[in-house]
Amino acid sequence: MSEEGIATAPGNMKIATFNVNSIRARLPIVVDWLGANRPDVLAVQETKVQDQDFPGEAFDEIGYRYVFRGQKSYNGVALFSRHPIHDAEFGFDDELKDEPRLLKASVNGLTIVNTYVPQGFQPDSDKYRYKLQWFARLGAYFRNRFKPTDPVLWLGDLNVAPQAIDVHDPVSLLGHVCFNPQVQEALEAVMAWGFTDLFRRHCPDPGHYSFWDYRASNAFKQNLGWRIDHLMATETLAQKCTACYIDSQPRTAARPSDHTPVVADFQW
Amino acid sequence: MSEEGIATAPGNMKIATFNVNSIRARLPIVVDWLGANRPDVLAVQETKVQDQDFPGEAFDEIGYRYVFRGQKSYNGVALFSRHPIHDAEFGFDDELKDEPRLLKASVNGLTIVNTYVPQGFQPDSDKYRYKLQWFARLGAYFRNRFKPTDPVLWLGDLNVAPQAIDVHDPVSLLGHVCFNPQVQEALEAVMAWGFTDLFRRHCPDPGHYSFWDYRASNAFKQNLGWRIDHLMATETLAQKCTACYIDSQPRTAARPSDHTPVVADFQW
DNA sequence: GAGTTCGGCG
DNA sequence: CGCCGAACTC
Repeated sequence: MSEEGIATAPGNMKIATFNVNSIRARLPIVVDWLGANRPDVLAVQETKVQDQDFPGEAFDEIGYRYVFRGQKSYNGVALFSRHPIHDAEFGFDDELKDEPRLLKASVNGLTIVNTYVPQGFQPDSDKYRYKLQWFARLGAYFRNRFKPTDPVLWLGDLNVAPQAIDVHDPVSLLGHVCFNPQVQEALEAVMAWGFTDLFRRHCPDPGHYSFWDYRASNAFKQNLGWRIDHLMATETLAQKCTACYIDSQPRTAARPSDHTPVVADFQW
Repeated sequence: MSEEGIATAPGNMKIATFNVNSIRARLPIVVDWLGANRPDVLAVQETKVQDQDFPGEAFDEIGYRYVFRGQKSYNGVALFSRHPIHDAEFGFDDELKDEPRLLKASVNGLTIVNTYVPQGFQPDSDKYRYKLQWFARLGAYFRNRFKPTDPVLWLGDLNVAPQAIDVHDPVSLLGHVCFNPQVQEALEAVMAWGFTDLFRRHCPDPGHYSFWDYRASNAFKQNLGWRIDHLMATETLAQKCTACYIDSQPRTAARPSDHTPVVADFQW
């Protein structure tokens, strides 16, 4: 089998993001999803596992390579690819010692930046200030390392719903750490460097979400969701995107994550 | 379908004991095993569930009646039957308030006493003294309530390997709370009232076990086991026993109990 | 090694 | 609601 494999013809790339809420608890769901969809690249957040316990063999067996960085209990990012992964780096290059939330790598000449943006707890908290600062650092990261004309794909759980149509109840949720003008501006400031929201470019409609809280039971059934998982592409890359969609099937499985994959197809 | 059902002809009874190590964790294994073997009666130990959380519906659906008594985390006994269950009682009738370890009931005119005998922790411990006392109380229980000529079946996890042939390494295990002369004599003292070990009556050979410790990995594969789950019958009943065997199949399943069922067939 | 409970978290 | 980790039992 060629590296490009079956599902994706040579010249095409299918790339997805999925907050799995524990790679170990979600192993069958992730493995099944990779087997059924054969994306070229899957970016994963909230692996919640130390590097020595990462369940790599399950992915070896189905023909995926991977890089990852994690810790006990919280955070953790990984990248799975059917193609060789080059130049993997983790975290910001500034002086702060950080949680494992950023993974950068190149696949097929495309730069992929997988982030798990801090959720922020509540508006008046250190965690929220850390979230805003994290966006600022990420803006500097892109400015310092890349040009807006480079093919860069920033994707992951960004923990921001960009607009009113991205939450199920924009009135009552206004002010939430993932849905308020300040955090939306923090996201936009990073976007302004040169990113477009691939899902929104392909679908103008409300009611499409990537996350439904476990705590509100029946949230998924009633579609009480949030669109906080995103694929953001530089313009040259965005023009090669032929489709972007949310696959809610994994959210219907037994013992699902509270998130579901967002997928984009590219002519590449 | 008649109460006697398919697998067992009228006049025959198949009765089994199985320490499930959590009835909830083992639900698919127990339901599948009942469906495949259709015993008339199954006695279960270590249900590890409070009565209000007992998963009865799964057994309603496959045509089994049941009685049970449990607690959070530890212990707990249950009896499943394809026939009506009569006169169910729990625990000793003495004054001590006890853990849920004894369940007595009648099925088809046969008295069944299902016990989960205390394991005993280590020889010089209160738990071990409690175990020895528990056997003494059980002896009194049989003497006070039944005659040796009654058809009584005492079964369950008795936490004693009666002889050297009942453990995989009688030399190194000698002195264990489940394998030492004192605890064997405590068992024999109860047996002396009128019980025979049905498995041993039907099979004189070593190497047949009902329990393999999870902690020694590959214990099951290497058959490093213990025969501590038993069916003990009064003589009139023992004479009606046509077969007694250990079914190790459930121990080979995914996420197995550390024990496996012991089964006896009767002309009844 | 594999069940359990419980508290912390989102 | 469902993850994790820690402590407990067998």
